Amino acid sequence: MARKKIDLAYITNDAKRRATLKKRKTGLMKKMDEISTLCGIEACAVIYSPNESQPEVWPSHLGVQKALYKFSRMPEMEQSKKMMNQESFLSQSIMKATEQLKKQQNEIKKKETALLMSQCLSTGNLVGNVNMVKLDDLSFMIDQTLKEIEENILKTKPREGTSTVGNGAGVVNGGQAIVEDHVQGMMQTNMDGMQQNWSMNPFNGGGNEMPPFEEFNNISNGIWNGPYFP
Amino acid sequence: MARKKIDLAYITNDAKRRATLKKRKTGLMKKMDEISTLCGIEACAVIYSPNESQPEVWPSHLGVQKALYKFSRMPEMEQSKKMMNQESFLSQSIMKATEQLKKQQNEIKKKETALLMSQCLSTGNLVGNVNMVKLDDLSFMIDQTLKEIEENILKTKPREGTSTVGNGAGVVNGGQAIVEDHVQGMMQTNMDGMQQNWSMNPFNGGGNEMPPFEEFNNISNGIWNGPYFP
DNA sequence: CACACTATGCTTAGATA
DNA sequence: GTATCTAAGCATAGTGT
Repeated sequence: MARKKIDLAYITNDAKRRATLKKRKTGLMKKMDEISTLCGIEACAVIYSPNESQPEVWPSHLGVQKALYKFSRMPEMEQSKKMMNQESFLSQSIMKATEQLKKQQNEIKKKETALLMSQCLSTGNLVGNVNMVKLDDLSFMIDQTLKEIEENILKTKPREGTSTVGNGAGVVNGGQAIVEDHVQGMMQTNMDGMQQNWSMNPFNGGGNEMPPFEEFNNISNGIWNGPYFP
Repeated sequence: MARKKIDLAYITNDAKRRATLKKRKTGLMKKMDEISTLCGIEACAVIYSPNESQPEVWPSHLGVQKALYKFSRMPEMEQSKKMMNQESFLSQSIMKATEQLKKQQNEIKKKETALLMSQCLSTGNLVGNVNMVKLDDLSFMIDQTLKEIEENILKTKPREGTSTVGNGAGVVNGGQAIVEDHVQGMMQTNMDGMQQNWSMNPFNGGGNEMPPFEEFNNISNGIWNGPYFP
């Protein structure tokens, strides 16, 4: 992990693979040592290397025997109960990676939308390629922004009563609007200024074909990408 | 490893220690995954945690069992070849002591059985507290003795043909008799003279309870104590 | 082959929610 | 207790000897 991030797959280059094995084996043994020292636990590891009749073991032959004996004595059912096996480890990794991806996507969307909004505000028009999904995001962001503004106002003037922002515009639905409502709101608000390609708009009445289900519903990699930014 | 380098010693703070264990366990599992993927090797790890009946294992229950099996199959000498630490020294000592113990036990048994046999021969009866294990030893010794006698006879009279000893007694089964056969033989031979406490004899038809598994199978300290004396 | 070096990327201690 | 974040410290891929 230096100079370059290697990808997690079998290293075909023999010399490289052996070098990696050696380095990482050392690293692992060190970690085993550390965890058992720091946490005072029993643990063991066995690593077989090609062309070695003997596996590398930690903490010792006896230690391994002890740990493995203890393990082998357990009833089968109990054994697999709390186990972190390869599969659950993998699925956990995937879950985490998916979460990460989702977050990053959201960050990007947030920035895109913010840019779109600022452009919209300064030009008074929608610029560039704006599809329904983007429009919905924009609507959501506007709602959010308005809500924040409203809250700030309430904080400033505590006894003023109800909201003074957004009601006239028809954009805010109490912050609880669902997707269709957002779009509806946007359409009502900006109908005049819309000269862009709205081929994706299902409300457009046009004979244009629909985008694929997932795209239309803003889903990729099984992740729902609808409004969510904090 | 952030903010501060911790020193490598048991973490006394409970919460901290558990948190560390959890984090590092995850890290270790990941490393195990990586090394086996990158280098295409077989490996396993077992980590016991306090208050957890189950250890975490990698890569799976089966994987650990496999590694365990492979490890346990190695000749003891090979196993300790590449290890030069306290524990391997200890395990070697234990091995030696176990061997010693086994031999001594065998010697004692041999003497006891010889005594029993001579008593049996002189009184024509079984004397003292004779359980099935002792009976089996006795049977084995008789077989051995008869075989020796037979061999001596054959050596003395090389052209005599078949054995002349033991056939009438029904005790010898060609020296290949298994446990039940030994006992059976003894029973047939001495049925008349048996007045002793045979509460342990499962063939006794009585309602007596069986001895514990290990005792019944003549195992102690994990050592099988069945007939063996040279 | 086995080292030593070092820039990167990964792990994780501590803090925070 | 769990989850997340962050920066400090560590592991290590690539390289050179």
